[in-house]
Amino acid sequence: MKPSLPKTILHVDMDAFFASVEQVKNPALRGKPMVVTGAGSRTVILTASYEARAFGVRTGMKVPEAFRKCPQLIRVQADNAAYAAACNRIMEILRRYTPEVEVFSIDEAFLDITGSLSLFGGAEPIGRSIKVAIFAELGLPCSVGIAPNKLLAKLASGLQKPNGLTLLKPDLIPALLEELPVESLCGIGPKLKLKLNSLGIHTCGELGRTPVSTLKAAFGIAGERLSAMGRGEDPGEVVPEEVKPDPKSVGHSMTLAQDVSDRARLSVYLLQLSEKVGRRLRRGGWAGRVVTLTLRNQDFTTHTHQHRLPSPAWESRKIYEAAQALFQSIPLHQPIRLLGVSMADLVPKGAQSSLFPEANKSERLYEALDRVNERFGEWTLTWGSLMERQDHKGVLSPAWRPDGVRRYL
DNA sequence: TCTGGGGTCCTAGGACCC
DNA sequence: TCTGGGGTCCTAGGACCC
Repeated sequence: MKPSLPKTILHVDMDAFFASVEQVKNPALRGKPMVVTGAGSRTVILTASYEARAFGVRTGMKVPEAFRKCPQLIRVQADNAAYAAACNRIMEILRRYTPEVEVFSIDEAFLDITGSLSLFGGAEPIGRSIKVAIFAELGLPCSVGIAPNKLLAKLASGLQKPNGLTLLKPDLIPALLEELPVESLCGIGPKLKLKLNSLGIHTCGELGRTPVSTLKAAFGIAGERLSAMGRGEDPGEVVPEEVKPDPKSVGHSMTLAQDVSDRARLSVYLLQLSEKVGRRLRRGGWAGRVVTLTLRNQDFTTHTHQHRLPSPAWESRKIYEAAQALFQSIPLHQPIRLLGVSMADLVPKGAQSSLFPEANKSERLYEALDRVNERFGEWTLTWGSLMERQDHKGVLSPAWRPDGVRRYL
């Protein structure tokens, strides 16, 4: 292995991103405790403004709980298209500083600025300039962390939120890690924290000093990685979009407005989910071989069921038939809370044979359908005859209306 | 009004094959 | 009849991230 030269990695993390976008859209929300939630009745808090966080409102919290903590809370429904548009503009700004930009999520990115330091006068000037540009052009605050690797850059961006800029100088890192709780590191969640704590390991300093053999005995191959993390080491590269690996799976799931026991009604949702998955596969030019059905029961227990298709599929109809076959093979012991359909083991759609006239005909039909739906809105055209057959009792959930299912992809 | 939705990666048992 | 061992595929579950 060749020794890697010291790098300078910068992590940008937008502050309360969804909430901040809403406060830009609607200035009346500025300075107020507000949250962004999903559309359904059983949604959770997606993002809380810092004013709401002061009341203890947190991401992932149930809506009633949030209102108990902050009765004057303002609730806004998520506008995914607006967040995606803002994200695109932010990433464009970041690419002015280096092409080495990794979009980590809708509101986070890593930049390898090693090669840009001299051009822009150093790491801190780059960090400041990014913050100024994003705020000037979008009105959105962010926090920036700068460190020798991704693990530490991400840690750094979280140290002085909101609107922070944190530079971790290499010589100060050991002292910082010494007292830092292990769960502060990205990758150590609640379960790992518990298990580490049970071994007497509470801080990164302790983790880094624990013999690798001990960690391997407890965590298997993750032991090496954990040991390195404890010392603040991370060999991970910044991976720009163009070299990002192909997706491994594409799926959709939905928590129903109420728990449902009726198989016919559930089948309608399965069809809807299969169509969404199929459309995304076609849009991306993928076909998938493994169909996974997810069922969450009333008591929140969740089970998955898979089936491997004889050949890769991208047709909503084939996805639906496989999901439906899995569904019919499973006894329902409780009302169902959530349904999900996903496709994995993806291959490029073009890789399949189109030697068969039937396949070409099917392809043209789906192309036409997708075109109409993209032009006139989702669910303008769908499988009417199938719908009637599946749901002849005429009990259509409110979720079947176009507005109820339209989602930004 | 009890607990969203999109993913990736790892583990582990059993089937199956040589 | 007291039953190897390795490799791979299939399937289900779970940890973790935003």
